[in-house]
Amino acid sequence: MRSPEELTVAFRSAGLKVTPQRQLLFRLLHDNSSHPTADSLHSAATAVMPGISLRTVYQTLTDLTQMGELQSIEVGSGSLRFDPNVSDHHHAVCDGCGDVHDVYITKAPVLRGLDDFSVSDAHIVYRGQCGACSALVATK
Amino acid sequence: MRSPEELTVAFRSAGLKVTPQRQLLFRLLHDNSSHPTADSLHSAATAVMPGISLRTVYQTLTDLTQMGELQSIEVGSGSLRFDPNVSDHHHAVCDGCGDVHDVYITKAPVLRGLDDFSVSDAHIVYRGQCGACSALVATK
DNA sequence: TAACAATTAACAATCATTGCTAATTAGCAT
DNA sequence: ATGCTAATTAGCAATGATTGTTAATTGTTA
Repeated sequence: MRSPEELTVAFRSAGLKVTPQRQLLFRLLHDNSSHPTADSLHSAATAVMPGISLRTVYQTLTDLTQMGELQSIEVGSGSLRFDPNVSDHHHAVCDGCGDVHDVYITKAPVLRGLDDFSVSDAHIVYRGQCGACSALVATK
Repeated sequence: MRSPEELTVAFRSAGLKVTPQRQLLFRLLHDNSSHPTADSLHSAATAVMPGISLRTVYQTLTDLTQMGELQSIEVGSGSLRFDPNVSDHHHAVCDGCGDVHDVYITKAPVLRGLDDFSVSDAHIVYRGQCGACSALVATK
C-alpha cells in the first residue's frame, strides 16, 4: 500500500474524496503488518476518532482493495483480514494465538492432476505454532 | 471418507446413532467431488427426504469433520465447503464458474523469511479459469 | 463562495452458522 | 419383542460478519 500522501492524491484523481476518516485509516493501515480485521481497525480508529462508524471502515477497506492497495485474506478466523503488503507472498497462521505472519516461498509449487486449468494466482496458508506459542507449551 | 457401511459401524461404536438422515448424508457425500456447501447438500437431501432440516445437515457435517472423515475448506465463496477426500491435497477454484477442483502438488514449497515457526499443515488455493470457462471466453 | 456529488452515521437487512429446547427415536438390555 | 435412556431431530431464535439504504453532512472544483 502506498503512503497516506500518495493515497490522498490517488483518491482525488479517482474522483473520491479524502475525508478525515479516510486519512485516519490510511495512517492506521500504513506499514501495518498485523493483518487486521475490519472490526479491529474500527477499534483502533475509534480510539483516535470516537464516533467513526464501522460502515465507513468497511467502505474504505473495500475501496482500497479495489484500487489494489490492499489484499484481503481468509485464514479461517471467521472474518476477512486485510494486508497492506500487496507483494507476492503467503501467510502463516499460528494455531495458538491466531497471529498471521507474512511468508515468502522460494519457488511456486508445481501442479499435478489438473489438466485444462490455467492458474492465475496461488495463495498458501500455513498453519502451525509461532515461536512464542511453542515456548508457552514447553513451559506448561 | 469411508463408505456409508463403514461409517455406520464407526458412528455406532462412537456412541452415535445412525439415523435415516445421517445415512442419506453418508450416501450423498460418498465419492462426492463437488465440494458442496452445507446449503447445497441440504438441497440435495431435501429432494430425497423432504423436511430434513438444515440444522441436521450442519450437525452431521460437523460430526464427520471431527471424526476426520471430511475436510472443510474455505475458498472465498462466503460459505464453508466440505470435501470427503481427506488425502493430502489442495484446491483450484475457477473464477468463472466457481467450481472447485482437487489438486496435487509434487513437492511442498519451502518457506523463506519466517524463523521460529513450526509448520504442521499447508493448504494452497489456486485461482484461474477451468477448461470450460476458458472455452466460453474464447467464443464470445 | 456556491453548487453538487461523494461520504458519513445510523439503522435495517442479509447470509452463514450456532444455540436452544421439546418431542422423537435408535440402540441396548432385558 | 418391549421398554428405557440418551442421542437426535426439527424448528426457531440468536449470533457475527458484512452489505443495503437513506437523510444529513462535507470535500472539491469551478
